[in-house]
Amino acid sequence: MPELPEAETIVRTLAPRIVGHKILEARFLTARVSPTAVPDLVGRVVRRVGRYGKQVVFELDGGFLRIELRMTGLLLWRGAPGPYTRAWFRFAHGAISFDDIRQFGSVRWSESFPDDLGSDPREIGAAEFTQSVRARSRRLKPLLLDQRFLRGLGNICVDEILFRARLHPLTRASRISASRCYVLHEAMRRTLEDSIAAGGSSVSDYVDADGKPGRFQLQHQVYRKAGRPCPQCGARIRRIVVGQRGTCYCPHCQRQRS
DNA sequence: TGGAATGTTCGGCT
DNA sequence: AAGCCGAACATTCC
Repeated sequence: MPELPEAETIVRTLAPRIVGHKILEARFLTARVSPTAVPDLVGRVVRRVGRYGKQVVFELDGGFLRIELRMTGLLLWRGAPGPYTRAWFRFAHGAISFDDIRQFGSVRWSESFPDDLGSDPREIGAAEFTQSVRARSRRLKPLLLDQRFLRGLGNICVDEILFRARLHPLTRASRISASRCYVLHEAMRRTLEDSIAAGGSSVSDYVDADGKPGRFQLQHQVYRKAGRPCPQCGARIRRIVVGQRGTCYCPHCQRQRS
């Protein structure tokens, strides 16, 4: 499930391979993968590879290719086209295949760099973060997952961040003190930093552009750990459903306060 | 066999 | 307007 750390890892493994190189062939193998019109890409040079939230963005001559990986999307360097390859970009020295078993992902074209989502969680400052969190009445978990609020956090990141900050996922954002918001901000930054340093989390089948899995799942404290002892206090990790999302937390370390 | 689980976004409802 | 909830997507697992 590529979230911000996985998208960041893909960008870092892919950029040195393709920046400055010309696309010689572009194929879209299903109609679903490109729901909006994409112009002819052949002959365009990749100027930059970046990330926008969980999306991987290729800056080409004349526009931007936004690749949304969703649940099962992968970008593989030199990946031979397989049964799940939905798009294919060939260069002189190799190729990228966009593989996506469940076909929730997409490749979209836009003429400008995207700006339709919230702040990047690694860039937002503590003061601005605190102010915007406390202005909302929603529960913390759905708020942090809302890409219009912050771009890039997914279910894994949020469960791990809330555990690190010792905050219950159902806590109302408006009821958190400013000092606890600062703690949450720091937990968010450190969790993302640690996850990126580990190359992201490989649950299900995530691998980077070189086919290498991430290692952050080895450091998960609560995500998918229901029934197991909390690494801090030994209490049983609990699983609840919040906004239709499986949510794991420690009922002792993360006490509900509202 | 079929129903639940999976993560994310979107549309509709309150 | 903000927030909540169900639908939809495709596949695997039990």
